[in-house]
Amino acid sequence: MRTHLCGKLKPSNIDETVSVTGWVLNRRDHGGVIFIDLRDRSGHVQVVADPDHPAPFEIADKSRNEFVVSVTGQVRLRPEGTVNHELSTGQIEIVADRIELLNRCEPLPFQLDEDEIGEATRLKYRFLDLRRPAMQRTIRFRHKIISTLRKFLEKRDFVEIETPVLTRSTPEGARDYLVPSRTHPGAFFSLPQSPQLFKQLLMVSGFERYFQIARCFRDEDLRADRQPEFTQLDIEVSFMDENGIMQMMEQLIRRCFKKTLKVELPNPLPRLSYHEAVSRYGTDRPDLRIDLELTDLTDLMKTVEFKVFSSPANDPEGRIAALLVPGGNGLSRAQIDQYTEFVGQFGAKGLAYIKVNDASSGRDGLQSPILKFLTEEALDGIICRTSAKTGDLIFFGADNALIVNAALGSLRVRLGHDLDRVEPGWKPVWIVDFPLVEWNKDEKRWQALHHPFTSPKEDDLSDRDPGRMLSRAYDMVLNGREIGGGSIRIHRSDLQEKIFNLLGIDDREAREKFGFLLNGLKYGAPPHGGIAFGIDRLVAMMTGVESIREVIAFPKTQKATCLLTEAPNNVDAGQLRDLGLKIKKPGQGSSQIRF
RNA sequence: GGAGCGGUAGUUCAGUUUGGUUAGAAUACCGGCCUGUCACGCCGGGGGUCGCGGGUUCGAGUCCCGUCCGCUCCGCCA
Repeated sequence: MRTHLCGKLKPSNIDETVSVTGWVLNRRDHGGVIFIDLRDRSGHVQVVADPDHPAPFEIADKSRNEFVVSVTGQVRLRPEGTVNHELSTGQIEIVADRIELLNRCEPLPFQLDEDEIGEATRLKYRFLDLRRPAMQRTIRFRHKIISTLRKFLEKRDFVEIETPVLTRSTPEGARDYLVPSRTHPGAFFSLPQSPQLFKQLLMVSGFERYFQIARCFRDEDLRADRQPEFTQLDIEVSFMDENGIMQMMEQLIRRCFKKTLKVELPNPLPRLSYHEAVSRYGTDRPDLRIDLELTDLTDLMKTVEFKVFSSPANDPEGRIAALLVPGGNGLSRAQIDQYTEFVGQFGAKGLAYIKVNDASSGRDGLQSPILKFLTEEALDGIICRTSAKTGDLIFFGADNALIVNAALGSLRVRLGHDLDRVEPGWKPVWIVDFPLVEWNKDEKRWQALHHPFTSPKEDDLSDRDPGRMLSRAYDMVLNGREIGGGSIRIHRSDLQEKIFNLLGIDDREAREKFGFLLNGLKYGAPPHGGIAFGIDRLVAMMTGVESIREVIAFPKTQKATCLLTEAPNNVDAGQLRDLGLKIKKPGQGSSQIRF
């Protein structure tokens, strides 16, 4: 007798006596026999049993719940006319000799074959949710991705090294999760936002090809694509420049798509400068499946009478851009109002538009509330530069450049979906030539765009406008989402010091925060760089799910709690005493701890 | 911190606009019948703190205020 997986049984197994184990998916009585659909991870098989023989048949209840049984019996072909071709084993059935009940099952909190269960219920009973075929597929797909990544890297001599989870807080970027400890009252470990500093030190150590499937933590608000703990493929290599790293990494991603989805990504991946991306798409992570583009009009509008346009046009931080919507002439007033409300979210004060009823008859062929404010010359310029044709519509953004880019960039994506202009498939692109720093208005200082260890393109920082300097950073963007980002790092402590100076981090602060890295760089640190890919986002995109929660076995809610374990929870006074902590203001009826 | 949507049987939802008898449906659960079914079918039954608290009213699932929870977005965060 052989033990089989339910779904792996085939007509070639006919007459064999087999043993299968699995969950009872469904149960029916008919023709004096009992039919059981048995399911395991490989699929279904139908079991036929005589209710009297061989008896102790405890699956007796008609309930649809998931008893666990082991069935021994003979495989046979189904009688004529009863074949169900939808199931992999639909042509055969097992005639049970013996059915052993391995475990009972309480009535289920929800039906496992139902599609639209509320997410809160699913998360509370995640162990059952994960039993559903759809979840089995995505979680197993995730494993396949990770396995493919590992194999690729191992084949190229990468070494997987674990870095500490209890580490030092380096307040820069996101808020840290802090961990108190009994042995150090008043002091805190921090959970890593990324293994950045450790992987650079591993380069100093001579592990010139490192990777890690690393858990990272950030105590910031959640989104559909952001969890407080997430997984990234963390990579760092020595003696390779940005071209070498980008080539190898796009090969890695191509391999992933080929292996799991049988999709060929372009080779090489296209590249786009940060400047061009922002100028044409309003964002540094453009969705290139959508063919709409922004057109810059700032220079054209400097001299118009219309204050709404001329004022940002003459502001060095302002921008005026147009978004041409081919065939958009048919958009209704109500739709335009909706889009106006939409861009309002991003700070836009309005959404001017021009409908092109006839591109050949100048002003008379146009229709817009702002027409009267614009000269013939300005209108001609707009039509000419946007290449607007009869039947098109042009939206305008005029404001601070950040607002214009956010508003029109998001509107571009929204319109792409609403007007069905999203090309199917995958559009990856590298974004390169990032600015090294950006001006932080509130704190009145330069701030690293990537992080303070990113190498500038030029070593010589003297006499240069920091805002115009470029970095050796690169982001991989796929269908409008950033899936990975990295850079060549600074490997000389003198250059690192200059960058800290630029960022307004003095020697003492630098030593205090990053002393161990700076120290390491002094001892023959090789030129190095790396990248990190967001595994959750990548898998979510590849499986086509809306939220990364769908590809994380035990995710957290938007309030960063776990509905399954009810974490975080209050702890007892003794534990707090050990840690030297006092709760100042207990949450009212909630389980949050506030320091 | 802000904006929006939602919360009604175990589950998925209708009912809320316009307050009015005993809050419904499907599914799940329990009982019976049928019997080569496979989302089996048929008959019957049990099951509700309408998220919670307060208010208006003769009367609140429905209106008002507050609050908690889930989701989406802005801020925040690579």
